[in-house]
Parts: sequence; C-alpha cells; structure tokens
Amino acid sequence: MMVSIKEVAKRAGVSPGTVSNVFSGKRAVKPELARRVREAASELGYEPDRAASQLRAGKARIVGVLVPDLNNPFFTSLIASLEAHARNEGFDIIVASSHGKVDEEAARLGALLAWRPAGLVVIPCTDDFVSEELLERVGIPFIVADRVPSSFAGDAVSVDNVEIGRRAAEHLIGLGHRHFVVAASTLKLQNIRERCQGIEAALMRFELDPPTLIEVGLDFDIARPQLGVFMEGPQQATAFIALTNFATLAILWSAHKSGLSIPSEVSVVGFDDFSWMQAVSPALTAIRQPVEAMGQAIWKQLSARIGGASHGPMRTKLICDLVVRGSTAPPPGDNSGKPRVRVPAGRA
Amino acid sequence: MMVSIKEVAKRAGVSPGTVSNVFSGKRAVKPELARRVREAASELGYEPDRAASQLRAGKARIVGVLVPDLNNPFFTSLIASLEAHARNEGFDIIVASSHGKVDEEAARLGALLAWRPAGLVVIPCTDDFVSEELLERVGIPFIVADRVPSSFAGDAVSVDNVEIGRRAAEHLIGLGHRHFVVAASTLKLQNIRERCQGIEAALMRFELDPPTLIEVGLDFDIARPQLGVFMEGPQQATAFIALTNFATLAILWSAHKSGLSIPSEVSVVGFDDFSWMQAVSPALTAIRQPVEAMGQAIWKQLSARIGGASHGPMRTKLICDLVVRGSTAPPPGDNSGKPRVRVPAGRA
DNA sequence: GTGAAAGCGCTAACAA
DNA sequence: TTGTTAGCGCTTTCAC
Repeated sequence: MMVSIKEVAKRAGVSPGTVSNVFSGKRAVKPELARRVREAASELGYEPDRAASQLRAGKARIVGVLVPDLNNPFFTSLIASLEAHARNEGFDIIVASSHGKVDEEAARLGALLAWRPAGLVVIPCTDDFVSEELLERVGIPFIVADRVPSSFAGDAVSVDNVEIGRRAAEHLIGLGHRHFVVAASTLKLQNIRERCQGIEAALMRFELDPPTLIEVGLDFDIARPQLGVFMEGPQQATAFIALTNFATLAILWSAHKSGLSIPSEVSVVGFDDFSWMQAVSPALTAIRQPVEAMGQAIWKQLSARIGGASHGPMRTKLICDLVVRGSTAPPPGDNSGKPRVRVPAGRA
Repeated sequence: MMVSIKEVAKRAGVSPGTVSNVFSGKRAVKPELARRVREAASELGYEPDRAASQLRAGKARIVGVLVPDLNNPFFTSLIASLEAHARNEGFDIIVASSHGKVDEEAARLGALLAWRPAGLVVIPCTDDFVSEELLERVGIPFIVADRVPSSFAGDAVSVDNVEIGRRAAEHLIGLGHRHFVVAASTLKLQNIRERCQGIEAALMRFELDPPTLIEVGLDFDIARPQLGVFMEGPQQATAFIALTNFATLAILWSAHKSGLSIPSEVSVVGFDDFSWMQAVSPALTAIRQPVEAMGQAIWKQLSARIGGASHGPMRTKLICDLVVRGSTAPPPGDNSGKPRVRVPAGRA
C-alpha cells in the first residue's frame, strides 16, 4: 500500500541512506542525485513514515495536547493557535480530552505518552494536577497552561488573573455600581479564585461590600435559581461579572428569564471575548484572554525545551484586555452618567 | 528515559514476547506470569510505544482529522465527538487544519498520511476536493464529512441541506414573511448551495419572489454594507436566514447597527445551535446540526472500514432540527399573529 | 504457554 | 559524497 524508502532508493538507483538524506536534509546530497530521488519519490507517491523515523532517530516531531474539554471554545482556540505554530516547525499535534475528570486525565496522558511525543501541553482539570509526578518522572518537556496550580513550579503559561478581576471590578465601580455578583462555573480552580481575589481587592479598596460568589456549574437550570435570587427581590445586585465563558451565558440567560434589561437595569461583564459577543445586542463588555499570544508563548517555551533548554522554570503571565461595549452602564437611579465613586489618585 | 519492553521482560523474568502478549492480549499467558509482568511494568512506569508497535504490526491505532478551521466551533465540536468515540475503541486522533486553503489541505494531508493512520476524516475546504485522488491511491479508509461535493462517490456523512433550507423557509413563510435575504460566508460550497435550493424551492412553492443571496465573507466590515442595503431603505427585507455560523453573527451585528429590533422588525434564523444562542435576548431561532450524531456516524463508518468492510459507499445524511425561539415572529404590519400564507394540504 | 529470532521503515555510524 | 550495516521497540512467526 504505502511505499517505503527502499523502493524509492531502488527506483532512483541510490541507497536508502541517500534517500533519507535527501528528505531530512541532514547530509548534503549531490543535486543530480537529489533530483532523481525526488522524482522517484513523487512518482511513487512516497511520504516518509514518521513513526519509523521517530523510532530510529529517537526524536519525535509530534506534541500532545491535553485539555479538559474540546467543546470549550477557549481551549479549542488555544489548540488552533498551537497547531499553527507547531506546524510551522514541522510538528504535528495529537489531542486528547480529559473530560474534566482526574482519572481520565491520567489515562489520556498515558495514551499521549505512548506516542513518545517531543513535548506536551497540559491544561489540568483540577488544581491537584496529579499527573505532574508522572510527567516529571518521564522527563518529557511539558508546559502547564491556563490553569496553573500554585503548587506547580515548572514551565507555565497563564494570564494575570488577579489583574483581570481588578480591571473588571474597577470598570463597574467607576460606573457607580455597589452590589456585585460574581459567577463562575466552579470556584475550585486556582485561576478562578485569583480572579475573585482581584475583584475583592478592588471592592475593598473602595470600601464596598464584598461580592457574592456563585458557583453556577455547567447547566442553565442549575445556574438559574442561584442567579435569580440576585436578579429579583431584596438582594438585588446591579453588577454581574462572569469568570468563565459558561458563566457568561448563565448570567445572560438568567437576566433574560428575570426580564431584566441590560445595561439599564443590570450591567454584565462577560468572560472570554468570542465573536458572538460583539454581534448580539447589547454587545457584551467582556474580559478578553489573549488566546493567540498564549498559544505563541506556550509554543515558544515548549519549543525551547524540546531544543534542549535546561535552565530554570519558564513562566509567562499575560495581561487580558477589558473590552468595553454596551452591556455595562451606570446602575439604575444613577442619572449622572459620571462615576459615583472617585478612583483614588495614583491608580487608573 | 522511557522504559522499553525488554527492561520489563528482564525484571519480570520473562521474554519480551510474553510481555507483549500480556499487554496485547493476543495470546494467552499464565496468570502468574501475567501478574509478574504487570507488576514489573507498573513499577517501571512502562507504557508500550505505539509508534514501534504500529511499525511492526502494520496496523495503526490513530486516525487523522483534517478540518478547514480549528476556530470554527462546529468543526471543533465534531472533533470532540469523534475524539470520544475513537478513544472508546483505543484510537488516538491527530488533528490538522487546512486553514481553508487547497494547497495547505494537500500539505496537511501528506503530513497526516506520514503517520500511517488507520483512517482519516476529512472536511474539504472546497468542492474540488483535489485530495480525493491521493487518498484513493493510498488506500487508507477515509470519510468525507459535512462538505460532500456532488462529484464525490465514496463514504460520506453530511446533513440533509436541502431539507434544512426548506424548513427554515417554511417556518418564516408560515409567519407571513415575503421578503427573504439569505446570507452565507460563501456560496461556493455545494452544501451551502443545497441549503439555498431548499429555501428557493419553498418560496417558489408559495409563489413568492426568490430570496436575495448574499456572500458575507468572514469579516464583519465586509458583511455589513451588503446586508445593510436590505435592512434600510427601499429594498428592505423582513426575513433573514443565515446558512453558516458566521453569517448568523453578521446578520445580528448588522441588524444591531441598523437599529432594527428583532423580531418585531426583522426575523432572524441562525445557523448552528450554539449555547450562546439560547442565552441572548431574544433567544435565537436556529438550525441545529446534529453534531454528536454526525460524529457518531462518521466513527461508525470509519470504524467499519478500518475493520475491513469492503462493500460499496456508505452514505449517511442526517436531518437537522429547526429550534424555534424568540428571533422569529410575524413581519411588521401583520398583527394577526396567524400565518398569512396557508400551507398547502399534504405538507407540514 | 513460552522463548528465540527476524524484521517493520527508518536513520546514524562507519567505511569506502 | 555515497553505500553498507546495525538497531530503535515492538510483534510475530517458528520451534519447543
């Protein structure tokens, strides 16, 4: 079926080693021979077998990517970015999903390792990151991305989560909001909690009450009653911040169900800047994670390690933008349009 | 670094062949020996090398997936579904993006083939599907998904595009709409044109004017002026149907810019039922492609071929749902709330 | 039921 | 610069 290096060699009248050299470019080959080899190869439809090549050479041109969920556009965008960078350097990527479960994470990691990849990119499904030990032992370079547990001291790429939270909160404080609800799919992840910390710190600095933190899960029907309490009745809040992309949907859906109008009755800050957010009405003010830059940083670090870099941990922390659009406005009753609370001097 | 079968064999006091048999289960091994082997393997952290295994055995447990764009959630959801099914049978998947370009498609296909995968899933980037010949020649099983050119006669999984179009159009006709605009990122793809045909056929059956077809591209700023013409001024339409997920955004964004209210002034049918569509206000009436069922059908077919099925082409055409929500309503001036046009007897 | 040995397609040493 | 050869880790005969 698939043609091997030997047949190409025979047809071109050279040795297999020479064919190998033509394709790998590792050793110089006389132009005339090289031409004949290429010709023979294309006539036969030859494509070098990477599995065999990697077995013999001991070095792989494949990297594994393990994410918690392939249905989450943030993760898949990251994969898209990674794929582009990897391909530029001749690497292929093999993907696996842990489906958010620790045991599947371990199992999928094993499967990925079975390909003896040159490196791995892992977005852990919990802060435990039980697979760290396994990865360290195996000795394959790996980058932990997005969800970087505080206990982890190796190579990592993430965003500055505290800063994200601070910015979102200050934007809303500046508009005059005083009653905050913060929603996230889960509060068990370190990166999410850091975002909360940023928000809490900002509110504290302005001497406002701490925000209400809500874990909305991943189901509209579970999220709804929890959010509804703060959209109707006495505990009503005016500012809602989502800390995950699902939480964004939960907040919007719940506001819709409660018949609340955005932004005149409640302001909403979404998470992850997907293209639908600018298309809908009102367009969503949102926290934009620099997905492309993250993919690039991950690849840069991984690539360096694959190339043999052996110095201490490489850590990248990227800054997110707050994209202000139509879903945030002064709270009802504040007609001035101007900030109700002054930002103390020395801070933006 | 990574431990090999030999070391496990030595530690367990057996031959490499026996270790292989324990892991593959192909030949019976005495329980006592098997236990010792497993023990030794886990102590050493052994994981069989799949590249080596595939090289020797000549059969791969990896499938390649080639899509036009890893940033399109429809494609990535399909990958998610595929990944789940493949993993259940012990297959890993390697992904590549053609970035919508024919030459990249060919190049990425070559790279995928270089892993000697057991099978391939391809979503072509154009109707030419120039790679078909290459794939046929190589003889590796492959399934063409989603975009199935009329010229292609092999295994394929797609949706019934004509039916999609018909349903969307009839829904709007039933509400009383008479002036239709149909938007798609491109009209060059067969599947998109089939959707148009379904719409046109429905309008013709009700003796309405044919719809205006608009190619919106993949950029808001290019889409906007084209759609704007039909949202403002004399050529105004009341019914907008998106035939791609980007077109959905373009229509919403453009309606927003034109200050049109949905659904009181214009009705919108979106494409692909993503979760944000039910969260926004108004919730979007949308054409839902059965992504999970598609992934399952693709895997079922591919799996059969990998297993050696050699009968004629396997073709699956799945039916889409029209999910009716708040973005479609009778056109302005139609206060009855009842259909303006009667559906002829004998048809739903 | 198990071991010994050959060989999958390729590349790296070594010769020439 | 090129050919020859050994062997990567595994599976699969073929003996026993």
